[in-house]
Amino acid sequence: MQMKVVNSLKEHGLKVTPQRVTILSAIEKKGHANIDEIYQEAKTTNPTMSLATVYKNITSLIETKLLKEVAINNQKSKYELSKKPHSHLICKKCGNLEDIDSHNLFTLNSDKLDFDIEEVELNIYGICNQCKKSN
Amino acid sequence: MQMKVVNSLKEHGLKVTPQRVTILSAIEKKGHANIDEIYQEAKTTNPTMSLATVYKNITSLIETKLLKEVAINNQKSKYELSKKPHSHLICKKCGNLEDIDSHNLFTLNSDKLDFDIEEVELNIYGICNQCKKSN
DNA sequence: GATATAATTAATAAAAATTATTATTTAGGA
DNA sequence: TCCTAAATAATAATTTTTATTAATTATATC
Ligand SMILES: [Mn+2]
Ligand SMILES: [Mn+2]
Ligand SMILES: [Zn+2]
Ligand SMILES: [Zn+2]
Repeated sequence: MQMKVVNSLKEHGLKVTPQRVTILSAIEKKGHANIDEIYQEAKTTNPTMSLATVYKNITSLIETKLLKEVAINNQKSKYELSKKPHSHLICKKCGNLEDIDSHNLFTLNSDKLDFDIEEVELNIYGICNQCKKSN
Repeated sequence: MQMKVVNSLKEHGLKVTPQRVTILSAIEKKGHANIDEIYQEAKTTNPTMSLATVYKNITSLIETKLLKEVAINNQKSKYELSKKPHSHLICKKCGNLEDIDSHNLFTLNSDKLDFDIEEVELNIYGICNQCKKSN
């Protein structure tokens, strides 16, 4: 089994079920994936997996901070393994989403905001390099 | 009728129907609203308005750039009138979303990105001032 | 202002997405 | 190994969104 993913589940106090391991592995493989993509990918490993199980687990994996939702304009939300904060490039043409390191990308001045910041999300929408070539 | 909204529809080449005026006015009044909030608000002005009409119009109003979607983690998307670029504070407790001017909030260094940027979206999640007080 | 016409709408049905229910299975601790 | 609460598969129910269609309406042209 995926040692990394198994340990992650244990650390977050969740039972280690084959379904959860499969879901997390599917997401890890894809990087970012929506419910349907996770379900499809997971079924290749575990053909009897139920879609309701995917939904339920996505919810609990987010609650326990093992996963992070990425809400996107004009698409279904995608999910990714929690990792260090980063930003996203989202192609408006092909829908592809990719990570970019936030370091050196932007600097935030949140000094005088009267708001307890928990998370800062920078999403850049546009046309990806792939799509730029093949237009 | 709402002159501002009527002109906006004309400028974008959309027929000026009472439904559209109502929808846009509802959004303008609320600032940001999801489909249900728009529908509820619109019905106070136009009780016979159909939910399907709201959906259809939101789509065409976004296509014509009159509206902008704001996709949010753990909530249904909200919609706002297109205005100059700005950022958002989103409360994880009460769900409230409010605008903040991007000026002086962050600076972007997108020089060496191989990506045609169309839109930059900065969303800050956390606990709003209201919720901070009343915890 | 009246008329023609394509676009829009309300009503409704259909489809898609999400959540709830329940009997069965299972992970993990004793 | 045994117990038990938690998780799962299967399915139903609910919610959300989109499609269909007949009637209405906004607007361009007269
Ligand atoms: Mn990411
Ligand atoms: Mn806004
Ligand atoms: Zn692309
Ligand atoms: Zn709040």
